[in-house]
Amino acid sequence: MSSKKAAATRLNILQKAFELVYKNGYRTTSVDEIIATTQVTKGAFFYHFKNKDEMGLAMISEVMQPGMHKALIEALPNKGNPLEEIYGMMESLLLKDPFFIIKYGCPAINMVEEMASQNEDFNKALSKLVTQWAEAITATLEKGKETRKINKDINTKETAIYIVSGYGGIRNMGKIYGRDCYISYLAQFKNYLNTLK
Amino acid sequence: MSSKKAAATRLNILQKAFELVYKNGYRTTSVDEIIATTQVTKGAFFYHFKNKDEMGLAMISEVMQPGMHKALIEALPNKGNPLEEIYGMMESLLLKDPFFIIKYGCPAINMVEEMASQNEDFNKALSKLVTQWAEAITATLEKGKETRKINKDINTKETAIYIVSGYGGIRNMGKIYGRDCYISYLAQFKNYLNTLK
DNA sequence: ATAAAAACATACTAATTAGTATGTTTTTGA
DNA sequence: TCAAAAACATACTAATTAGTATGTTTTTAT
Repeated sequence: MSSKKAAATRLNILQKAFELVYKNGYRTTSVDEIIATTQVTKGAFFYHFKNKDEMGLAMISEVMQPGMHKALIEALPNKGNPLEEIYGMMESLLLKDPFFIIKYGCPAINMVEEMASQNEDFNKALSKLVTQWAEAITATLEKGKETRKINKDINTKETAIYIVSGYGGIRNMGKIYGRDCYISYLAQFKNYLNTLK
Repeated sequence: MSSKKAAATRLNILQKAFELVYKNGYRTTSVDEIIATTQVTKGAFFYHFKNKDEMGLAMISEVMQPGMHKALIEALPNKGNPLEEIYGMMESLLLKDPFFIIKYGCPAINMVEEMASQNEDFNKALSKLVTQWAEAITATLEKGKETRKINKDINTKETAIYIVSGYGGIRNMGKIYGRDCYISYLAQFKNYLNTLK
């Protein structure tokens, strides 16, 4: 069993690592950098994680996964109009969330981009993350079918992936074009959602 | 003036670097690795490029830019139906181009993802690259307006960015879900294109 | 043909990397 | 309270990094 303080140290490492990785990328964020900003020593780091990748995987499951889960529950309560909920989720992610910095994109998408092709374990962990999101959207779309707000012929799974994929794409464009392209995207996205009616 | 052999050496470095960067990322591809696979010595490398970033920028403008230009001219001749041309371009990029390896995504998109936020010079060079593609699509859409194949009310610039962004997004998803999600995406993409009529 | 410049080769350096060896301190359960 | 385990600290290592210093060879223009 681990002490409260030890758990705090571990979480501190994971959270600071998450911020650094968000801004600089996973592979170019060094363990030395992480321990420097956390004020934790190397001994503590490698006591909690047997190597850097184990920390990275813990970061995904213990910081990113819960963070996304929380955002999903808030954005998609499946109460009102499903298309409005989905649009609202997108708008909130792109324009309202104070954590995101446009030029750095989305931490999860960045991580997929960088690590999915490089490491099977990361691929799995990230796949889980993305799938969780896609499934939440699928559920919202299915609910929409029941309430007749969404066309019965729509392939909800395919549509959900298309939406997540679109999000990833515009996050990437934002790195080049900035906030303006988010606005344009949202306009186009609204049009797209209307084709699902 | 540079000799033919010297120009070949330089291009050889750029092309091999491009392949390595495609598979491993820019920052995690070392100069040592590049010169090892090119059979070029360090002296030659740093004779042609004063540092790694200068090589990276040359790679973008001298390998990636021309490569994309060639693909664009072939895919969008602006002769037949603009929507069919755009769909064909997407399909060919995702499913037919023998250079692309699904798990590694798209070299240009990867580069944007990794470098646009890290280095102003890279951001500019990549922005140019992406803008060039978007402009080609815009032109095709505009042509489509003239021939009445595309709705006059469509914002062609916004639509072009939306398409490029969608491409980037699905390239990222492909790293997780593989070829299947390309197929799904193309189906959805076709639907989307039809809304532009 | 030859001097000058261009092109390339070899051997180095200082900084950074992930990870380890070996400690000391702190917490925990009996 | 006290031994054992957990948690952390310090000092190291071997490999890798971008880049340089100093050469030699090749090409070019006259």
